[in-house]
Amino acid sequence: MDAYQAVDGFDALGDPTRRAIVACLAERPRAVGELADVLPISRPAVSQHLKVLKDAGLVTDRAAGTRRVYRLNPAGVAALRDQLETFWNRALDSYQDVVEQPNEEKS
Amino acid sequence: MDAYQAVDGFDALGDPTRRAIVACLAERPRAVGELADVLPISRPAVSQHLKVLKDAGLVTDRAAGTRRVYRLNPAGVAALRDQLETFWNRALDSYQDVVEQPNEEKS
DNA sequence: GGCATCCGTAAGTCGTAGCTTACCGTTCGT
DNA sequence: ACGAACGGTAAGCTACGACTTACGGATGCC
Repeated sequence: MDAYQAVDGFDALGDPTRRAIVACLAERPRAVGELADVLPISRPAVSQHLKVLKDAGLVTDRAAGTRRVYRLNPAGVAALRDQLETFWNRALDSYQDVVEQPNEEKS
Repeated sequence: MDAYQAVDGFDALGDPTRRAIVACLAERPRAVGELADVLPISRPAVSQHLKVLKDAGLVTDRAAGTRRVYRLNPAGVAALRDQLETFWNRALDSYQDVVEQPNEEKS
């Protein structure tokens, strides 16, 4: 089983349309046509986005007759969440050094 | 307290170079030149990336003489983490409905 | 003051991501 | 078996993002 993801999950979530798809699939599994019906893009475009999300391990698909139902992959989402968690923890450690320094900035 | 974010945080993390910057800043705050010295791109390119990350609320900057020190913003990172957490929870709820259904096609 | 350092912005080029239409394979219904 | 519905892929076009060099402003040191 190839648990390797061809593209980084954050690359996949970098596109707003794909985030919309993820948000839509978070509610419930959907077929490609259902997603295309909701989104303002064509069905092939949705299919291409789903391919990216699938390669990133963020969604899984299941054949159901002529339709293909996609649903969110909690494991893939959790992987990204954990990565942010790591950044968050390390940032707090960096805080320890500069906690006394006010943040001044001018735009 | 949170100011309005011009760009989505996931858009900012969609670029691998910006993820490298975030990972670098997670270890410790750095100046622009320090980041450019590590990364395989020019200093202006780093500066442009930092602008995007700043607009996304992922980093903050602080003037230190002629140098400008950037550091990770834990609040911004936490916001993205929480959003993934929401997706994760909703996906598990979706699981509850279809976990017992190998084929939900009705006849 | 004069100069060097550090950094942000402007202008321009180039690669590629995202969208479309067109086409083909697969599956179900009758 | 034939046609319709559903969806993945190919080819092509367009727009935008990422990078570069060049320049100017701000700060610090001598």
